[in-house]
Amino acid sequence: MPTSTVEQYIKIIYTQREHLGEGVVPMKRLSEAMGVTPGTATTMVKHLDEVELVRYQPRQGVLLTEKGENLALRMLRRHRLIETFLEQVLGYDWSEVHADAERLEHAVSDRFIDKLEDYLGYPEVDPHGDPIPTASGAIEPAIGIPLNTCAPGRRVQIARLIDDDTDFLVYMKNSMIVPGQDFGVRENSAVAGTVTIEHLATRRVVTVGFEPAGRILVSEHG
Amino acid sequence: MPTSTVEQYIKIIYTQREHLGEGVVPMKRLSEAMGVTPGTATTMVKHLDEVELVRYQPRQGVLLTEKGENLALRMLRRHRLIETFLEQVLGYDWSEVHADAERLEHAVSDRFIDKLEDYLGYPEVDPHGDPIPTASGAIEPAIGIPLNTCAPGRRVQIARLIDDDTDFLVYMKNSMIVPGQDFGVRENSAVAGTVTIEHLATRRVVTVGFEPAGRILVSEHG
DNA sequence: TATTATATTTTGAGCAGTCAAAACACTGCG
DNA sequence: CGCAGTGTTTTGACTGCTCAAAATATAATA
Ligand SMILES: [Mn+2]
Ligand SMILES: [Mn+2]
Ligand SMILES: [Mn+2]
Ligand SMILES: [Mn+2]
Repeated sequence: MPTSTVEQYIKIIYTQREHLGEGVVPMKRLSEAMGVTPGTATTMVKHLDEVELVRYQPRQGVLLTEKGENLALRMLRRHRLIETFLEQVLGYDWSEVHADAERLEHAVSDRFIDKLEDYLGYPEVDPHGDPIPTASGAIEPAIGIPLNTCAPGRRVQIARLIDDDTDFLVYMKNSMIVPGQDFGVRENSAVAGTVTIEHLATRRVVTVGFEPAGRILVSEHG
Repeated sequence: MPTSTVEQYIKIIYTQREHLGEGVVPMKRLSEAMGVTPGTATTMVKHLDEVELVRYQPRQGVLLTEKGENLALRMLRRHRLIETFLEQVLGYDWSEVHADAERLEHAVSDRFIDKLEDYLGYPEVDPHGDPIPTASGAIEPAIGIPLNTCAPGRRVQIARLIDDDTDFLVYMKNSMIVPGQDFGVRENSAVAGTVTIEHLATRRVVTVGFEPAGRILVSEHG
Protein backbone atom coordinates (compact mmCIF):
# COMPACT_ATOMS: atom_id res chain seq x y z
CA MET A 1 0.00 0.00 0.00
CA PRO A 2 1.23 3.49 -0.81
CA THR A 3 2.05 5.86 2.06
CA SER A 4 0.18 9.18 2.40
CA THR A 5 3.26 10.92 1.05
CA VAL A 6 3.27 8.81 -2.08
CA GLU A 7 -0.46 9.40 -2.51
CA GLN A 8 0.10 13.12 -2.25
CA TYR A 9 2.93 13.18 -4.80
CA ILE A 10 0.89 11.20 -7.27
CA LYS A 11 -2.14 13.42 -6.89
CA ILE A 12 -0.03 16.54 -7.33
CA ILE A 13 1.68 15.17 -10.40
CA TYR A 14 -1.74 14.53 -11.91
CA THR A 15 -3.11 18.00 -11.23
CA GLN A 16 0.10 19.76 -12.24
CA ARG A 17 0.13 17.82 -15.47
CA GLU A 18 -3.48 18.90 -16.01
CA HIS A 19 -2.47 22.50 -15.36
CA LEU A 20 0.34 22.26 -17.84
CA GLY A 21 -1.87 20.78 -20.51
CA GLU A 22 0.90 18.68 -22.03
CA GLY A 23 4.38 17.30 -21.64
CA VAL A 24 6.13 16.10 -18.52
CA VAL A 25 6.01 17.76 -15.12
CA PRO A 26 9.41 19.32 -14.35
CA MET A 27 10.98 18.93 -10.92
CA LYS A 28 10.85 22.58 -10.01
CA ARG A 29 7.14 22.67 -10.49
CA LEU A 30 6.61 19.44 -8.61
CA SER A 31 8.79 20.44 -5.69
CA GLU A 32 7.06 23.81 -5.37
CA ALA A 33 3.59 22.27 -5.51
CA MET A 34 4.66 19.75 -2.88
CA GLY A 35 6.29 22.38 -0.69
CA VAL A 36 9.52 20.46 -0.66
CA THR A 37 13.10 21.12 -1.84
CA PRO A 38 13.98 20.03 -5.39
CA GLY A 39 16.40 17.40 -4.15
CA THR A 40 13.70 15.79 -2.10
CA ALA A 41 11.39 15.64 -5.09
CA THR A 42 14.11 14.07 -7.24
CA THR A 43 14.77 11.37 -4.66
CA MET A 44 11.08 10.64 -4.31
CA VAL A 45 10.42 10.55 -8.02
CA LYS A 46 13.19 8.02 -8.53
CA HIS A 47 11.48 5.84 -5.98
CA LEU A 48 8.09 6.31 -7.62
CA ASP A 49 9.67 5.16 -10.86
CA GLU A 50 10.98 2.01 -9.19
CA VAL A 51 7.51 1.06 -8.07
CA GLU A 52 6.03 1.83 -11.51
CA LEU A 53 3.82 4.70 -10.47
CA VAL A 54 5.60 7.19 -12.72
CA ARG A 55 8.02 7.32 -15.58
CA TYR A 56 10.91 9.57 -14.68
CA GLN A 57 13.04 11.13 -17.39
CA PRO A 58 16.12 12.63 -15.75
CA ARG A 59 16.53 16.34 -16.39
CA GLN A 60 13.16 16.38 -18.11
CA GLY A 61 10.46 15.56 -15.64
CA VAL A 62 7.92 12.99 -14.67
CA LEU A 63 4.77 11.37 -16.04
CA LEU A 64 2.19 9.08 -14.46
CA THR A 65 1.97 5.48 -15.59
CA GLU A 66 -1.38 3.74 -15.93
CA LYS A 67 -1.00 2.55 -12.37
CA GLY A 68 -0.13 6.06 -11.22
CA GLU A 69 -3.11 7.52 -13.00
CA ASN A 70 -5.42 5.08 -11.28
CA LEU A 71 -4.08 6.05 -7.90
CA ALA A 72 -4.37 9.75 -8.74
CA LEU A 73 -7.99 9.37 -9.72
CA ARG A 74 -8.71 7.43 -6.57
CA MET A 75 -7.24 10.27 -4.54
CA LEU A 76 -9.12 12.92 -6.47
CA ARG A 77 -12.31 10.99 -5.89
CA ARG A 78 -11.64 10.88 -2.18
CA HIS A 79 -10.67 14.50 -1.98
CA ARG A 80 -13.71 15.78 -3.81
CA LEU A 81 -16.28 13.60 -2.12
CA ILE A 82 -14.89 14.62 1.24
CA GLU A 83 -15.06 18.29 0.25
CA THR A 84 -18.65 17.86 -0.81
CA PHE A 85 -19.48 16.22 2.49
CA LEU A 86 -17.80 18.93 4.53
CA GLU A 87 -19.70 21.62 2.73
CA GLN A 88 -23.11 20.10 2.20
CA VAL A 89 -23.51 18.03 5.33
CA LEU A 90 -21.30 19.53 8.03
CA GLY A 91 -21.86 23.10 6.87
CA TYR A 92 -18.24 24.10 6.32
CA ASP A 93 -17.70 27.37 4.59
CA TRP A 94 -17.04 26.80 0.95
CA SER A 95 -13.55 28.25 1.19
CA GLU A 96 -12.32 26.37 4.26
CA VAL A 97 -13.07 22.91 3.00
CA HIS A 98 -9.77 22.23 1.29
CA ALA A 99 -7.33 21.95 4.20
CA ASP A 100 -9.33 19.30 6.06
CA ALA A 101 -9.93 17.25 2.92
CA GLU A 102 -6.21 17.33 2.26
CA ARG A 103 -5.58 15.26 5.38
CA LEU A 104 -8.72 13.13 5.46
CA GLU A 105 -8.22 11.80 1.93
CA HIS A 106 -5.27 9.75 3.20
CA ALA A 107 -7.12 8.28 6.17
CA VAL A 108 -10.36 7.01 4.67
CA SER A 109 -11.03 3.50 3.39
CA ASP A 110 -12.65 2.55 0.12
CA ARG A 111 -15.65 1.38 2.08
CA PHE A 112 -15.94 4.80 3.67
CA ILE A 113 -15.78 6.61 0.36
CA ASP A 114 -18.28 4.37 -1.38
CA LYS A 115 -20.78 4.71 1.45
CA LEU A 116 -20.22 8.44 1.60
CA GLU A 117 -20.84 8.77 -2.12
CA ASP A 118 -24.09 6.91 -1.70
CA TYR A 119 -25.12 9.06 1.25
CA LEU A 120 -24.40 12.22 -0.74
CA GLY A 121 -26.50 10.97 -3.65
CA TYR A 122 -23.74 10.50 -6.22
CA PRO A 123 -22.76 14.15 -6.80
CA GLU A 124 -20.99 14.90 -10.07
CA VAL A 125 -18.93 17.89 -9.01
CA ASP A 126 -17.42 19.13 -5.75
CA PRO A 127 -18.05 22.58 -4.23
CA HIS A 128 -15.40 24.16 -6.47
CA GLY A 129 -16.94 22.68 -9.60
CA ASP A 130 -14.33 19.94 -10.05
CA PRO A 131 -15.67 16.67 -11.45
CA ILE A 132 -15.73 13.64 -9.13
CA PRO A 133 -14.28 10.40 -10.53
CA THR A 134 -16.46 7.30 -10.16
CA ALA A 135 -15.48 4.22 -8.20
CA SER A 136 -14.28 2.63 -11.41
CA GLY A 137 -12.03 5.59 -12.18
CA ALA A 138 -14.07 7.33 -14.85
CA ILE A 139 -13.93 11.09 -14.84
CA GLU A 140 -15.86 13.69 -16.82
CA PRO A 141 -13.67 16.09 -18.73
CA ALA A 142 -13.40 19.23 -16.61
CA ILE A 143 -15.73 21.80 -18.09
CA GLY A 144 -15.12 25.51 -18.56
CA ILE A 145 -12.79 27.87 -20.35
CA PRO A 146 -10.54 30.37 -18.59
CA LEU A 147 -12.26 33.68 -17.93
CA ASN A 148 -9.31 35.58 -19.40
CA THR A 149 -10.11 34.14 -22.83
CA CYS A 150 -13.65 35.57 -22.90
CA ALA A 151 -14.44 38.54 -25.12
CA PRO A 152 -16.31 41.60 -23.77
CA GLY A 153 -20.06 41.37 -24.23
CA ARG A 154 -20.28 37.64 -23.54
CA ARG A 155 -22.47 36.26 -20.79
CA VAL A 156 -20.82 33.58 -18.75
CA GLN A 157 -21.57 31.27 -15.84
CA ILE A 158 -18.91 30.36 -13.30
CA ALA A 159 -18.15 26.66 -13.66
CA ARG A 160 -15.02 25.94 -11.64
CA LEU A 161 -12.36 27.55 -9.51
CA ILE A 162 -8.91 26.11 -9.06
CA ASP A 163 -8.95 25.43 -5.37
CA ASP A 164 -5.39 25.42 -4.17
CA ASP A 165 -5.35 28.75 -2.37
CA THR A 166 -7.75 29.68 0.43
CA ASP A 167 -7.14 33.44 0.12
CA PHE A 168 -8.04 33.26 -3.54
CA LEU A 169 -11.25 31.40 -2.75
CA VAL A 170 -12.28 33.76 0.03
CA TYR A 171 -11.78 36.74 -2.24
CA MET A 172 -13.78 35.19 -5.05
CA LYS A 173 -16.55 34.20 -2.71
CA ASN A 174 -16.80 37.76 -1.42
CA SER A 175 -17.08 38.91 -5.02
CA MET A 176 -19.90 36.46 -5.77
CA ILE A 177 -17.59 34.47 -8.02
CA VAL A 178 -18.78 30.98 -7.10
CA PRO A 179 -19.90 28.09 -9.33
CA GLY A 180 -23.34 28.70 -10.82
CA GLN A 181 -23.34 32.50 -10.75
CA ASP A 182 -23.93 34.47 -13.97
CA PHE A 183 -21.77 37.36 -15.12
CA GLY A 184 -21.39 39.62 -18.13
CA VAL A 185 -17.90 40.32 -19.44
CA ARG A 186 -17.38 44.11 -19.57
CA GLU A 187 -13.73 44.40 -20.43
CA ASN A 188 -10.79 42.14 -21.19
CA SER A 189 -7.60 44.10 -21.57
CA ALA A 190 -4.38 42.28 -22.28
CA VAL A 191 -2.38 45.50 -21.94
CA ALA A 192 -3.88 46.44 -18.58
CA GLY A 193 -3.71 42.76 -17.57
CA THR A 194 -7.23 42.78 -16.18
CA VAL A 195 -10.67 41.32 -16.80
CA THR A 196 -13.76 43.20 -15.67
CA ILE A 197 -17.06 41.42 -15.17
CA GLU A 198 -20.47 42.32 -13.83
CA HIS A 199 -22.57 40.12 -11.61
CA LEU A 200 -25.92 40.06 -13.36
CA ALA A 201 -28.08 39.51 -10.31
CA THR A 202 -26.59 42.37 -8.28
CA ARG A 203 -25.04 44.60 -11.01
CA ARG A 204 -21.87 44.45 -8.99
CA VAL A 205 -18.69 45.02 -11.02
CA VAL A 206 -15.43 43.23 -10.24
CA THR A 207 -12.03 43.53 -11.82
CA VAL A 208 -9.51 40.72 -11.51
CA GLY A 209 -5.98 40.31 -12.81
CA PHE A 210 -5.13 38.15 -15.78
CA GLU A 211 -3.47 35.39 -13.81
CA PRO A 212 -6.30 34.84 -11.33
CA ALA A 213 -8.79 35.13 -14.18
CA GLY A 214 -7.06 32.10 -15.66
CA ARG A 215 -8.06 30.14 -12.60
CA ILE A 216 -11.71 31.06 -12.99
CA LEU A 217 -13.31 28.69 -15.46
CA VAL A 218 -16.63 29.61 -17.04
CA SER A 219 -19.11 28.31 -19.56
CA GLU A 220 -20.35 30.80 -22.11
CA HIS A 221 -24.07 30.91 -22.70
CA GLY A 222 -26.64 33.17 -24.36
CA MET B 1 1.40 19.30 17.76
CA PRO B 2 1.57 15.61 18.64
CA THR B 3 2.10 13.07 15.85
CA SER B 4 -0.51 10.36 15.23
CA THR B 5 1.82 7.90 16.92
CA VAL B 6 1.99 9.97 20.07
CA GLU B 7 -1.79 10.41 20.02
CA GLN B 8 -2.20 6.66 19.80
CA TYR B 9 0.18 5.91 22.67
CA ILE B 10 -1.58 8.42 24.90
CA LYS B 11 -5.01 7.06 24.10
CA ILE B 12 -3.87 3.49 24.78
CA ILE B 13 -2.25 4.44 28.06
CA TYR B 14 -5.56 5.98 29.12
CA THR B 15 -7.70 2.98 28.23
CA GLN B 16 -5.22 0.45 29.62
CA ARG B 17 -5.10 2.36 32.85
CA GLU B 18 -8.89 2.30 32.92
CA HIS B 19 -8.80 -1.45 32.35
CA LEU B 20 -6.36 -1.92 35.15
CA GLY B 21 -8.42 0.11 37.59
CA GLU B 22 -5.41 1.47 39.44
CA GLY B 23 -1.65 1.92 39.52
CA VAL B 24 0.74 2.55 36.66
CA VAL B 25 0.62 0.89 33.24
CA PRO B 26 3.56 -1.51 32.89
CA MET B 27 5.59 -1.62 29.68
CA LYS B 28 4.61 -5.12 28.72
CA ARG B 29 0.97 -4.22 28.74
CA LEU B 30 1.57 -1.01 26.84
CA SER B 31 3.75 -2.61 24.19
CA GLU B 32 1.24 -5.41 23.63
CA ALA B 33 -1.68 -3.01 23.35
CA MET B 34 0.34 -0.92 20.89
CA GLY B 35 1.46 -3.92 18.87
CA VAL B 36 5.09 -2.93 19.28
CA THR B 37 8.16 -4.49 20.90
CA PRO B 38 8.84 -3.61 24.55
CA GLY B 39 12.02 -1.73 23.65
CA THR B 40 10.12 0.51 21.30
CA ALA B 41 7.59 1.31 23.98
CA THR B 42 10.31 2.16 26.47
CA THR B 43 11.98 4.55 24.03
CA MET B 44 8.70 6.23 23.24
CA VAL B 45 7.62 6.54 26.82
CA LYS B 46 10.88 8.28 27.70
CA HIS B 47 10.12 10.78 25.00
CA LEU B 48 6.55 11.25 26.20
CA ASP B 49 7.96 11.99 29.64
CA GLU B 50 10.25 14.66 28.20
CA VAL B 51 7.31 16.47 26.67
CA GLU B 52 5.28 16.18 29.88
CA LEU B 53 2.53 13.97 28.54
CA VAL B 54 3.28 11.13 30.96
CA ARG B 55 5.23 10.43 34.10
CA TYR B 56 7.52 7.49 33.53
CA GLN B 57 8.80 5.47 36.46
CA PRO B 58 11.56 3.18 35.17
CA ARG B 59 10.88 -0.49 35.81
CA GLN B 60 7.44 0.40 37.14
CA GLY B 61 5.37 1.85 34.37
CA VAL B 62 3.75 4.98 33.11
CA LEU B 63 0.97 7.40 34.10
CA LEU B 64 -0.68 10.26 32.22
CA THR B 65 -0.10 13.81 33.37
CA GLU B 66 -2.90 16.39 33.32
CA LYS B 67 -1.77 17.35 29.83
CA GLY B 68 -1.71 13.72 28.75
CA GLU B 69 -5.18 13.10 30.14
CA ASN B 70 -6.54 16.04 28.16
CA LEU B 71 -5.07 14.68 24.97
CA ALA B 72 -6.42 11.20 25.72
CA LEU B 73 -9.92 12.54 26.24
CA ARG B 74 -9.70 14.53 23.03
CA MET B 75 -8.77 11.35 21.18
CA LEU B 76 -11.52 9.33 22.81
CA ARG B 77 -13.99 12.02 21.86
CA ARG B 78 -12.85 11.87 18.26
CA HIS B 79 -12.85 8.13 18.13
CA ARG B 80 -16.33 7.74 19.55
CA LEU B 81 -18.00 10.48 17.57
CA ILE B 82 -16.50 9.06 14.39
CA GLU B 83 -17.74 5.60 15.30
CA THR B 84 -21.21 6.96 15.90
CA PHE B 85 -21.14 8.71 12.53
CA LEU B 86 -19.98 5.62 10.69
CA GLU B 87 -22.75 3.54 12.19
CA GLN B 88 -25.67 5.92 12.29
CA VAL B 89 -25.09 7.94 9.16
CA LEU B 90 -23.03 5.86 6.77
CA GLY B 91 -24.64 2.61 7.77
CA TYR B 92 -21.54 0.69 8.77
CA ASP B 93 -22.11 -2.56 10.51
CA TRP B 94 -21.81 -2.10 14.22
CA SER B 95 -18.83 -4.41 14.43
CA GLU B 96 -16.74 -3.00 11.58
CA VAL B 97 -16.72 0.57 12.78
CA HIS B 98 -13.60 0.39 14.90
CA ALA B 99 -10.81 -0.02 12.32
CA ASP B 100 -11.79 3.00 10.26
CA ALA B 101 -12.23 5.20 13.33
CA GLU B 102 -8.78 4.15 14.45
CA ARG B 103 -7.22 5.94 11.47
CA LEU B 104 -9.66 8.81 11.03
CA GLU B 105 -9.31 10.01 14.61
CA HIS B 106 -5.78 11.20 13.76
CA ALA B 107 -6.77 13.06 10.62
CA VAL B 108 -9.73 15.16 11.69
CA SER B 109 -9.62 18.73 12.94
CA ASP B 110 -11.36 20.14 16.00
CA ARG B 111 -13.66 22.02 13.68
CA PHE B 112 -14.63 18.76 12.02
CA ILE B 113 -15.38 17.05 15.30
CA ASP B 114 -17.40 19.89 16.73
CA LYS B 115 -19.53 20.17 13.59
CA LEU B 116 -19.93 16.42 13.46
CA GLU B 117 -21.10 16.33 17.05
CA ASP B 118 -23.67 18.97 16.25
CA TYR B 119 -24.83 17.10 13.16
CA LEU B 120 -25.24 13.90 15.18
CA GLY B 121 -27.31 15.71 17.82
CA TYR B 122 -24.83 15.49 20.72
CA PRO B 123 -24.95 11.74 21.36
CA GLU B 124 -23.87 10.63 24.82
CA VAL B 125 -22.55 7.18 23.99
CA ASP B 126 -20.99 5.53 20.95
CA PRO B 127 -22.31 2.34 19.29
CA HIS B 128 -20.51 0.17 21.83
CA GLY B 129 -21.99 2.06 24.76
CA ASP B 130 -18.84 4.01 25.60
CA PRO B 131 -19.43 7.58 26.87
CA ILE B 132 -18.38 10.45 24.60
CA PRO B 133 -16.32 13.22 26.22
CA THR B 134 -17.56 16.76 25.61
CA ALA B 135 -15.54 19.45 23.82
CA SER B 136 -14.40 20.74 27.21
CA GLY B 137 -13.11 17.30 28.20
CA ALA B 138 -15.87 16.21 30.58
CA ILE B 139 -16.73 12.51 30.52
CA GLU B 140 -19.51 10.59 32.20
CA PRO B 141 -18.30 7.72 34.35
CA ALA B 142 -18.63 4.59 32.25
CA ILE B 143 -21.75 2.78 33.34
CA GLY B 144 -22.28 -0.92 33.79
CA ILE B 145 -20.95 -3.75 35.89
CA PRO B 146 -19.22 -6.81 34.43
CA LEU B 147 -21.66 -9.55 33.50
CA ASN B 148 -19.56 -12.13 35.34
CA THR B 149 -20.45 -10.43 38.64
CA CYS B 150 -24.20 -10.85 38.19
CA ALA B 151 -26.07 -13.43 40.22
CA PRO B 152 -28.49 -15.92 38.61
CA GLY B 153 -32.07 -14.68 38.51
CA ARG B 154 -31.17 -11.04 37.86
CA ARG B 155 -32.49 -9.21 34.84
CA VAL B 156 -29.88 -7.13 33.11
CA GLN B 157 -29.60 -4.77 30.15
CA ILE B 158 -26.47 -4.68 28.02
CA ALA B 159 -24.77 -1.31 28.55
CA ARG B 160 -21.32 -1.53 26.99
CA LEU B 161 -18.91 -3.83 25.24
CA ILE B 162 -15.17 -3.38 25.29
CA ASP B 163 -14.54 -2.79 21.61
CA ASP B 164 -10.96 -3.74 20.90
CA ASP B 165 -11.59 -6.98 19.07
CA THR B 166 -13.73 -7.34 15.96
CA ASP B 167 -14.20 -11.09 16.31
CA PHE B 168 -15.51 -10.62 19.82
CA LEU B 169 -17.97 -7.99 18.64
CA VAL B 170 -19.19 -10.03 15.71
CA TYR B 171 -19.82 -13.00 17.96
CA MET B 172 -21.71 -10.91 20.50
CA LYS B 173 -23.76 -9.28 17.83
CA ASN B 174 -24.77 -12.66 16.44
CA SER B 175 -25.85 -13.61 19.94
CA MET B 176 -28.01 -10.47 20.33
CA ILE B 177 -25.58 -9.14 22.91
CA VAL B 178 -25.65 -5.48 21.90
CA PRO B 179 -26.23 -2.34 23.99
CA GLY B 180 -29.91 -1.94 24.97
CA GLN B 181 -30.90 -5.62 24.83
CA ASP B 182 -32.45 -7.25 27.90
CA PHE B 183 -31.34 -10.59 29.30
CA GLY B 184 -31.99 -12.77 32.30
CA VAL B 185 -29.03 -14.38 34.11
CA ARG B 186 -29.60 -18.13 34.26
CA GLU B 187 -26.32 -19.38 35.64
CA ASN B 188 -23.01 -17.98 36.82
CA SER B 189 -20.57 -20.72 37.62
CA ALA B 190 -17.10 -19.81 38.80
CA VAL B 191 -16.04 -23.46 38.72
CA ALA B 192 -17.22 -24.03 35.17
CA GLY B 193 -15.94 -20.58 34.25
CA THR B 194 -19.10 -19.70 32.37
CA VAL B 195 -22.06 -17.36 32.50
CA THR B 196 -25.35 -18.36 30.91
CA ILE B 197 -27.94 -15.76 29.97
CA GLU B 198 -31.26 -15.76 28.15
CA HIS B 199 -32.35 -13.12 25.70
CA LEU B 200 -35.79 -12.13 26.99
CA ALA B 201 -37.26 -11.08 23.64
CA THR B 202 -36.33 -14.29 21.80
CA ARG B 203 -35.81 -16.77 24.70
CA ARG B 204 -32.49 -17.55 23.14
CA VAL B 205 -29.90 -18.88 25.58
CA VAL B 206 -26.20 -18.06 25.30
CA THR B 207 -23.25 -19.23 27.34
CA VAL B 208 -20.04 -17.23 27.42
CA GLY B 209 -16.74 -17.75 29.24
CA PHE B 210 -15.76 -15.82 32.31
CA GLU B 211 -13.16 -13.65 30.61
CA PRO B 212 -15.37 -12.44 27.76
CA ALA B 213 -18.23 -11.98 30.24
CA GLY B 214 -15.97 -9.49 32.00
CA ARG B 215 -15.94 -7.41 28.85
CA ILE B 216 -19.72 -7.30 28.71
CA LEU B 217 -20.97 -4.55 30.98
CA VAL B 218 -24.59 -4.48 32.05
CA SER B 219 -26.98 -2.51 34.21
CA GLU B 220 -29.19 -4.49 36.53
CA HIS B 221 -32.84 -3.60 36.55
CA GLY B 222 -36.15 -4.95 37.84
C1' DT C 1 32.02 30.60 -28.54
C1' DA C 2 32.54 31.72 -23.84
C1' DT C 3 29.95 33.21 -19.91
C1' DT C 4 26.18 33.37 -16.94
C1' DA C 5 21.86 32.01 -15.08
C1' DT C 6 18.78 28.44 -13.88
C1' DA C 7 17.25 23.84 -13.17
C1' DT C 8 18.59 19.42 -11.51
C1' DT C 9 21.02 15.89 -9.14
C1' DT C 10 24.14 14.22 -5.60
C1' DT C 11 25.90 13.94 -1.07
C1' DG C 12 25.79 13.86 3.81
C1' DA C 13 23.06 14.44 7.62
C1' DG C 14 18.97 14.34 10.78
C1' DC C 15 14.34 13.03 12.78
C1' DA C 16 10.53 9.82 14.05
C1' DG C 17 9.55 5.37 14.64
C1' DT C 18 10.56 0.77 14.52
C1' DC C 19 12.93 -4.18 15.35
C1' DA C 20 16.21 -7.86 17.01
C1' DA C 21 19.01 -9.25 20.22
C1' DA C 22 22.00 -8.56 24.06
C1' DA C 23 22.39 -6.79 28.74
C1' DC C 24 20.23 -5.93 32.94
C1' DA C 25 17.10 -5.99 37.10
C1' DC C 26 13.84 -7.56 39.71
C1' DT C 27 10.56 -11.21 41.28
C1' DG C 28 9.94 -15.66 43.81
C1' DC C 29 11.39 -19.99 44.85
C1' DG C 30 14.27 -24.20 46.42
C1' DC D 1 21.40 -17.32 49.78
C1' DG D 2 21.68 -18.44 44.96
C1' DC D 3 19.39 -19.10 40.71
C1' DA D 4 15.72 -19.24 37.21
C1' DG D 5 12.20 -16.92 35.01
C1' DT D 6 10.12 -12.84 33.56
C1' DG D 7 9.89 -8.18 32.51
C1' DT D 8 12.67 -4.10 31.15
C1' DT D 9 16.18 -1.35 29.14
C1' DT D 10 20.05 -0.63 26.01
C1' DT D 11 22.36 -0.96 21.74
C1' DG D 12 22.90 -0.91 16.88
C1' DA D 13 20.66 -0.92 12.74
C1' DC D 14 17.07 0.14 9.28
C1' DT D 15 13.11 2.67 6.63
C1' DG D 16 10.79 6.73 4.94
C1' DC D 17 11.04 11.32 4.38
C1' DT D 18 13.21 15.46 4.73
C1' DC D 19 16.87 19.54 4.28
C1' DA D 20 21.19 22.19 3.09
C1' DA D 21 24.68 22.75 0.31
C1' DA D 22 27.83 21.30 -3.17
C1' DA D 23 28.32 19.47 -7.86
C1' DT D 24 26.64 19.15 -12.38
C1' DA D 25 23.99 19.76 -16.61
C1' DT D 26 21.36 22.53 -19.67
C1' DA D 27 19.64 26.84 -21.69
C1' DA D 28 20.20 31.68 -22.55
C1' DT D 29 22.82 35.58 -23.53
C1' DA D 30 26.53 38.37 -24.80
MN1 LIG E 1 -3.45 15.31 0.84
MN1 LIG F 1 -12.20 20.96 -4.79
MN1 LIG G 1 -5.78 5.42 16.23
MN1 LIG H 1 -16.38 2.35 20.61
